[in-house]
Amino acid sequence: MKTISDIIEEFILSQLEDGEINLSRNELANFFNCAPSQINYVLTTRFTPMKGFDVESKRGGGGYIKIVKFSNSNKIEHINNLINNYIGFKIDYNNALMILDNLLANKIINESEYRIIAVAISNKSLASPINNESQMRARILTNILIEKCKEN
Amino acid sequence: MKTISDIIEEFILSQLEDGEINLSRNELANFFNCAPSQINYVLTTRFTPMKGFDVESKRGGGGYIKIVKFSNSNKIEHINNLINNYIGFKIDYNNALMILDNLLANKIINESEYRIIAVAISNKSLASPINNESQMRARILTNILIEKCKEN
DNA sequence: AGTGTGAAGGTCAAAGAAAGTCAAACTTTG
DNA sequence: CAAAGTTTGACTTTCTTTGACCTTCACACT
Repeated sequence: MKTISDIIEEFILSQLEDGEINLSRNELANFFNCAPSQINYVLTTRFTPMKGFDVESKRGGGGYIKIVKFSNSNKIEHINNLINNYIGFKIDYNNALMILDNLLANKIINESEYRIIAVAISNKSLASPINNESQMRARILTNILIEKCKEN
Repeated sequence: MKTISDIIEEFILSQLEDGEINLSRNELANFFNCAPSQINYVLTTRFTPMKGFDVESKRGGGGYIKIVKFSNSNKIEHINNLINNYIGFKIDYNNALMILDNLLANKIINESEYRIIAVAISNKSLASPINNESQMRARILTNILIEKCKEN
């Protein structure tokens, strides 16, 4: 049985022809006669970065939801692998540098980006009284990698 | 949908070609059919010092609003200024984005670097049980900027 | 010089307009 | 039936718009 979520997903996909759409959450919800938050459900379950979608939005007057499809399945797989098998919930600085080396070798980042990321996840930047540097580092790295999936 | 604020912002930017304009708040408001205070809203949200704009004005008869876009050709000085006057010990995400806009406009970073840094200092990356996101953000940004000083 | 007046611009808070979150209730599926 | 997936709605957060009231300034008129 097709659920409303499936139908909304199909609709969005059909509108995504040119790789990108802009929509209004309220209008869509209205159109499909569902709760506005249902749209969020569809977006979070079906339009994730790992599936090749970038969703950005703005609240308030003139708010919107924008969905962009990108594709580069090799890169996405590679990144997925790094996130799941090498980064995880926490990672120390040296291992993180190895990941950066890997990204550089695979041309997913360049040298200037390497330096920026290395500084961002250094102990100096992340020093914290509750000793959660490794977790922060893992989160930052993971988010940067997810962001990198979006680049075509 | 573009808001009036967006349209006014664009208009001002388009008039700012030679780095400086003088305008009348009432005339502008009249032209765009909005409340005069809307102009102030646009100025305070989009033409901030962090983004590299200087707004000065005079009240009373013959009053005016002058907007100047300044860019410092000396990179190190420019960065120093940002660190000392606008980042400090802590900074929230939106203000940090304005600094990134500034850096982008001054070609100190490119768009890809912009995205990496924006993700690294997002609340999602920095979420912490002790609520020190703003401090971490300031530290990360500052360290990245210091690193940027080293580049040729 | 002092003062009154009208013409600017400034401030702030309330109302309005989206979107986001989260947990409880419900439905499907194995 | 239990687990997983879906739907809903109350509440929150963010951004924009508007209007009432405040401050400052140039100028004309004592």
